[in-house]
Amino acid sequence: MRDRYEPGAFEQIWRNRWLEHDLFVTREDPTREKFYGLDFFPYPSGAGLSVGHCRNYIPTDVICRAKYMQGYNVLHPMGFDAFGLPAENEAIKRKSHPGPMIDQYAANYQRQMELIGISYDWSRSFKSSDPEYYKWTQWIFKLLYERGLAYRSNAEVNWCPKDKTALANEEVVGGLCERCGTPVEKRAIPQWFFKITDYAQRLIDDLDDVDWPEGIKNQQRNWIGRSEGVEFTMRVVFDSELEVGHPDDLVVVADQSDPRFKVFTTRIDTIFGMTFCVLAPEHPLVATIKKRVDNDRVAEIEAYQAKAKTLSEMDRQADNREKTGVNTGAYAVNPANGKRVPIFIADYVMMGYGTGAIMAVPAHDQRDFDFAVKFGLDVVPIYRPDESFLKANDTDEGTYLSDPKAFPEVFTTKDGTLVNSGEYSGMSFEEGSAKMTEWIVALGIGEQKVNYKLRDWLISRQRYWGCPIPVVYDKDGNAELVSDNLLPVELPEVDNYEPSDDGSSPLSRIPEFLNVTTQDGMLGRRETDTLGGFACSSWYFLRFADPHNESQPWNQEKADYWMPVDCYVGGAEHAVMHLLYARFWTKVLFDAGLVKVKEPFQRLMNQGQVLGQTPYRQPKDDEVLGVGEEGILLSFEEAAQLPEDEVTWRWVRMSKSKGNVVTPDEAVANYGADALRIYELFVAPFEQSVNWNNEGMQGASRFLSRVFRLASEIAPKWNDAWKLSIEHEPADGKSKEIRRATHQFIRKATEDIDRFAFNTYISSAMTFVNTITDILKQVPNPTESERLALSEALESLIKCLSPAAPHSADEIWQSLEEPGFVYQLDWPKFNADLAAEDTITIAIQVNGKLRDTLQMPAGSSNEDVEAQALASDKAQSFIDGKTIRKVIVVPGKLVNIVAN
RNA sequence: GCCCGGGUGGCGGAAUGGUAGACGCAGCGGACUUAAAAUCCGUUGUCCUUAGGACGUGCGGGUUCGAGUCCCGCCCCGGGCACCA
Repeated sequence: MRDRYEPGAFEQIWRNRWLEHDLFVTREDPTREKFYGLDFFPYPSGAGLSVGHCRNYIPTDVICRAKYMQGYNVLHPMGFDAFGLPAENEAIKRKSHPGPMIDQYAANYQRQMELIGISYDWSRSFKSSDPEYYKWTQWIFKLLYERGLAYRSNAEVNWCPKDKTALANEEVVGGLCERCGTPVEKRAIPQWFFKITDYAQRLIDDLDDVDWPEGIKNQQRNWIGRSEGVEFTMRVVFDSELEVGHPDDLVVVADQSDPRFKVFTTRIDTIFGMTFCVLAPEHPLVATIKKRVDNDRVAEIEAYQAKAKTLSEMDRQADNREKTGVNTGAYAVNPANGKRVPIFIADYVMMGYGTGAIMAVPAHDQRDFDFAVKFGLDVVPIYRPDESFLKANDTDEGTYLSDPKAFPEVFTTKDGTLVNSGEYSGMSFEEGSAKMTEWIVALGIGEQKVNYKLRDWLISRQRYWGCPIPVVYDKDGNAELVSDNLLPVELPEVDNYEPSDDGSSPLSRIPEFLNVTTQDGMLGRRETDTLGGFACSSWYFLRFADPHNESQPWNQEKADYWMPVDCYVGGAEHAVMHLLYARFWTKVLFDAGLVKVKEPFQRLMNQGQVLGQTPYRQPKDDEVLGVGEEGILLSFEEAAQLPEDEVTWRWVRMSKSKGNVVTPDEAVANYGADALRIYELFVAPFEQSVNWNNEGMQGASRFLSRVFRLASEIAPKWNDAWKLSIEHEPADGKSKEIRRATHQFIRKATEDIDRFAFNTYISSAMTFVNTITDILKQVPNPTESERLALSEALESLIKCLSPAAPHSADEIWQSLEEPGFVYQLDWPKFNADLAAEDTITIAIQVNGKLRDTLQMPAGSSNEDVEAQALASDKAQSFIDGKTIRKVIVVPGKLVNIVAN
């Protein structure tokens, strides 16, 4: 029998056998419970997998293998998110076609996943670009449309000039394209949207029912951005309507046709402090205002509107940007006190949120304050600030109230008392806002309202490589769904599919695709935009339940059986995109009665990133660093040539572009698949990022060698029928120690795998191997009882380690001349009595400091323990000359003697 | 600015309010070897000359018989959001 870990000699053999025996084909035994373990749907990049990707797949594999051995039916599938921009961009760069290219890349991914021994059921695999799959993506699109959740609109959208397509809000980060970093432009193009905003509240509420990291839940809540407030209407008046000579008079010429506008505020309590209003430059009321103010104003307004339109998202969001705006010359009437206040347009108010208009309260809002200072507007305080504000600004109430503009800090908290607020003066925030809300609702000009930052999901892309949208337009441009029997609308094979700058899809240049007949036989035109990749990945987890169904997206019974995903594992970077979209689709499908779950992913886990050491240097004089760059990236060759002090090494996420990738191919070739698996599990807690180093794999490999050596030493004493007689042999001396270590290990391994504590799972295996190795040295000629205990120890080690090191487990199992695969054996059960220690070390503290330890039989009485502790010479030397005030005994742990 | 994470030996990390540093890496000493690698045995928080002791989980307070762990106030690092009314 092999006495060391020699992966080259057996790992590939076992992988082949697993495949030959269809070991990982999903078991659907109705008498068993199910477990659905899933990894995020990967886009198969041409660079292949790095050891960073493996950090996702290995832990899920451990869970799934352990669950299978624990008796569950396990669904552990893998497929590929093949449609979308990354694939298409890569194909364009390589002047190839994305279809065959992605097949090749996916095959490479599969090869690498098999290389590291992941137990996927490949018979269920598919790509989102398979017509058999996207037929049903289109079917679900239709479902959304029929339920009023898909619509076409000519809204201003985020356009990436490099990718030449519109992007969803979630794909724009800080005004840049999330994928390529190009500044995003505004363009008005007719686009398809999904009405995810209808589900905003449910998407918040149901987060309470899933077992996800709090951070991710929070990110989703923030992204959805619920805020409660009041929406109310204000009248607009113009100079011409005011009685001449009484410019500030409250008497306004009655005019029922006064234009009105609505504002949304979360601080209705500050309404008496409103000194102006602001409309977004795109607000429809501006057109009305332009008709009623003089020409100079109109020119100014239009100039500002034009400027706002050309301003990129980047510029508009720039840090600490000075406020800009234009006075429209119109006034709003504050319903609280009847005062008229000027209406401005300014780009710090956005059309897309709330009503696109605000009441401005400069005394208690930083943005409004900045604007008021810049434009010389009144700042009327309506809160007496609390003590801490006055103290921080070294002032008193009177000084503040007489001139709040003189203070650099704006009082924005809710900890003051209302003043200058008519009958509400003297009230707190809580009381004031409640009463004012009541009043404004009673007046009939406003209502309580909830707003969400979440926008509808822009889903059309002006690109070739995506799922075609199953819509046809008649000659009048009316949309009509493609009927089910004509699905899928197949993506045509073409040679030239490059995107264009004009916002049209490449499909619009293919007459055979474009021209169709409508359902009534008239000439029609196909929708030529395709669905963004996130649509395809919003339901794939359902398809895995029934992947080859030709007549339905899934058989309902099967989906009901397997859903929800019990454990979903992937990177935290998808916190708001994929996870929000998939939840939305699941809820829609739930509403349509097609699935039984409201949430698709019961438990979510995010693995930490793997960072590779990456060389950088300082920029030279003529070099400019891009946004967020910390230096000029070097290749490893360049770094080797530069003097040491000119190179800065940083830990950066592994990526092809950084040149810092370690592939599983290299790792397996140099150290072995099981060593890679053990190392990735052991190196750090699952969620934490890791600085990669190859020496760690050396350690993992050494550990596996110790496992083989231990197994080879036990092998001659191996008794595979140990289970039958072990309970009849008295466990004493060494055999008791062996059994104790065994059952402690089984317990730790079982619990740690369940709680994703893979690092301590592996360390407990190391401790166990060390312990048994030590004991084995002490029993060169083991008794029958010891032989049985050693056999139990070895079998438990093989089984409990097999999810982490499956090749080695099978290799050792076979060397013991045992049949079958470890994967098909039952997971051992731990026995708490056997795991219990019979001698316990008690710590003796004096005044909380450790002074001595004590060996006591387990279960000793508190009195005995206390008496022994007080008898300790070492403890006594610290008590000497003091009076014992108290003795605290923690059973099985310690004794603390309090003396002074 | 706001919302999450996180600060423990030379390094990765372990520790239901109860003996801080499990397990591993690296280091050091030794065995084996002509030698090296591999492997094995021992050792390794800091300080005090040792027995032994003092100090030690980012900083400052607090609660407790007892705090890495709980509470209050900071500092630093990582991530997310951000003119959202």
